[in-house]
Amino acid sequence: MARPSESAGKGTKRARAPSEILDPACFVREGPQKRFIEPRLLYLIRKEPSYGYQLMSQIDKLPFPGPPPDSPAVYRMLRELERQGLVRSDWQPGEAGPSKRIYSITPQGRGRLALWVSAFKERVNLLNRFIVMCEEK
Amino acid sequence: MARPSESAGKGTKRARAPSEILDPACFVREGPQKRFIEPRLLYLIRKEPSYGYQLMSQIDKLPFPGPPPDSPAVYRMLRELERQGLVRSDWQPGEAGPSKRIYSITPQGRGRLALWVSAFKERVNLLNRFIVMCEEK
DNA sequence: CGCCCCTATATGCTAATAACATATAGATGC
DNA sequence: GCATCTATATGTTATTAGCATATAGGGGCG
Repeated sequence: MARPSESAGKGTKRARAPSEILDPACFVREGPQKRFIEPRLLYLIRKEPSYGYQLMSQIDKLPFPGPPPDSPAVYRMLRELERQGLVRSDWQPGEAGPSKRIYSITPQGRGRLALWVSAFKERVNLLNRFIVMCEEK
Repeated sequence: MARPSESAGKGTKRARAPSEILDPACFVREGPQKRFIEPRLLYLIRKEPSYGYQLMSQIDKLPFPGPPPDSPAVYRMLRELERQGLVRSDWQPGEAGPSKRIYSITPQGRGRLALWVSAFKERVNLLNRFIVMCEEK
């Protein structure tokens, strides 16, 4: 059952402490990343306040691995970002058409994006090391 | 409903052709990547034939983003790789303890790993571009 | 022996995520 | 009226992630 531990001090019952990975208090966590919609939205909103419908097309044009996210995911993430205080929103009546909910970034949002960026740098480092290992020999 | 298409020639009913993303015929696809267990196992098995229990600890030591995969995921992926003809397996009776199923790589497996490596290079490129954009200004 | 631990492989199950479908609504063109 | 575009949002299903458990050979030890 136990993982073939190199140095397993005292193989208790588990392979690893349950879910530090999914710890909701750990922002910019490892493991599944919700398609990295959070950092992309934070980047776009920091650059310039925007709203869901527009962010949808803006996010499509960003350089980023993987398929572009669907609109429900974008809208839900925007509400989640606001709930966390990373962005704020204000309704702006539409000149022609329905009202827009304009999002702008908060200081906390800037801080979170900085965390993401350093996490990405680490990812790139690790990936590069793996690539090199695959190519040598 | 439609995505705010820049150049939408003729906005039909969908945001995007349904699931080229999850197309099971598309190896090294975009979208969820099953924790990239496949390329890591292919790399390790190519380096030297090995078996599940040992691969578990070997995979932990590889440079790679994210948490190390759990053993059920490793065993399942090994059987899947064999089913796809990317590796082959032979039982080796254990000198002391249970028998091991030894995996070795096939030419197809080497080819698949090469695909992964070029996909990773592209990922790194995109991530680097995103990082730079976040840092300028 | 009976029990625990390590090696070794494998299946089962639940929670979280991804992907897609649908709902609502203001405005414009025909 | 009806289709279409803008705009936001909820609902539902399929897939993935993470963890628990099952099975089994062998060694050490009281």
